[in-house]
Amino acid sequence: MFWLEINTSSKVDSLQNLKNKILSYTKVDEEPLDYWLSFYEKIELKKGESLISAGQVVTHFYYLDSGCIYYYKMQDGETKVLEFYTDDVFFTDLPAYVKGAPSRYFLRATEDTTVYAIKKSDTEKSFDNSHQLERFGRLSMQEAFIKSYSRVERLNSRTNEERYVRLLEKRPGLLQRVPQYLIASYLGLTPVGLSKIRKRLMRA
Amino acid sequence: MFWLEINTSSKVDSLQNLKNKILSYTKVDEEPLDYWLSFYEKIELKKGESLISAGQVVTHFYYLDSGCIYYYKMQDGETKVLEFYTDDVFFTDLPAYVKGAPSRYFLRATEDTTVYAIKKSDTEKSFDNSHQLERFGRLSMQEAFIKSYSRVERLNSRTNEERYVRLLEKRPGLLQRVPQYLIASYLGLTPVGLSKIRKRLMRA
DNA sequence: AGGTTTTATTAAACCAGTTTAATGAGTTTC
DNA sequence: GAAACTCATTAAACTGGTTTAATAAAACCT
Repeated sequence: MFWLEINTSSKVDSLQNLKNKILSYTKVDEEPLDYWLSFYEKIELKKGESLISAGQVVTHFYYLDSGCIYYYKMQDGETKVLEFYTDDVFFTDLPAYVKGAPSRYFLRATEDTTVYAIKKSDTEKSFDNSHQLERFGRLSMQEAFIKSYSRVERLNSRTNEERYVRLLEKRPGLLQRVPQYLIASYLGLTPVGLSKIRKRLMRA
Repeated sequence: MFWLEINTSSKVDSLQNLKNKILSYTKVDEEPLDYWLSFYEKIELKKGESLISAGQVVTHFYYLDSGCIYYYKMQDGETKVLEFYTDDVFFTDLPAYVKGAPSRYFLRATEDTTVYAIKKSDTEKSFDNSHQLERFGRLSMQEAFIKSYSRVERLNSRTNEERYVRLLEKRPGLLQRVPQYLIASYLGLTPVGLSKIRKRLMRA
């Protein structure tokens, strides 16, 4: 009983980041917000563990509370990294989540990571019940789209060297917590290629 | 008077594609849908005309009814194409639209083109008034995000040759209506590079 | 701590695309 | 219908990455 209370309050506590994140998009009243939050379950991943693997059906939308997860696929035996999710972002394998089809991707922790998960059916129920939550859904999707677009922009309008430098500036610390060959893949390079670029930059 | 009536009915007529497009996302009742549609104004562009130029504030969300528009930026005097919009899609310069900041991009017609435009303030009013429209907004944004993501995926996980072939398959006809150097830019190549790839493919 | 595994660097040969510049084909324009 | 543009191709020299393989350095066991 006592520990249950502790547990409950600690759950609310740990959902504080998520709560703030939601409210940063739009006003949501206490009631629908608590309703929404009540559906989340906490998932703790150890370094190297997977949240989603290719072939699985994706039934949840995730919030990354702490840690780091990379989104990748295997192609001809090679790892192709599409994105790194670090603190305080929403993510899932959206194509699979939306279509209900098996995923072609992996979501795996590069370090010990805590995420919160909400079932698709619960998000839909919540969106049905609350216009405010639906708006939150729209705005968070809009933000995701803009981020993804700026990725497209960088991908085909800068040199690899510029993109690497940019990544260092824009996400300092990422290189510290993620192995370099994953960064290389994210930039569309081989580890060897990235190493050469780094060497070039050292000299300059 | 007579022509006014004609004009009105022709407006409804020409908005039929747009109406169907909206309904393909989610159910929307007649009333909010007509309210939404009532805000649109038709814009006709001749080949080579611009809808948006860098420096302008972006106040509208667009629907492309017919024709083709390319979304690009100028960088060191070079045209960098980010996207081609062809029939039956929603588009705008979203980063500028959302932030209210001046655009860093251009939206220009590669051929005679008809778009319908709705003001940002009118979309916001509509979303406030109708949960159904808000949902349409969310789902259309979600679709845009997924499309953009598949673009990211292709951009850094295929060779240029594969990406060109893919583009031919996926958007047949695009090469016919758009000059090749814009396709090259879209693929992150120079016109010379694309020409070489085409030559290589001819032989094979 | 010592042995295994994982990750990063280097070297050398190679290749796909760039740059620059010239040519040629197709369109516009008056 | 000739002149002026625009666009696509070709060639040649170059460059920034790849591939493969070997080595070195860190991290991870037990």
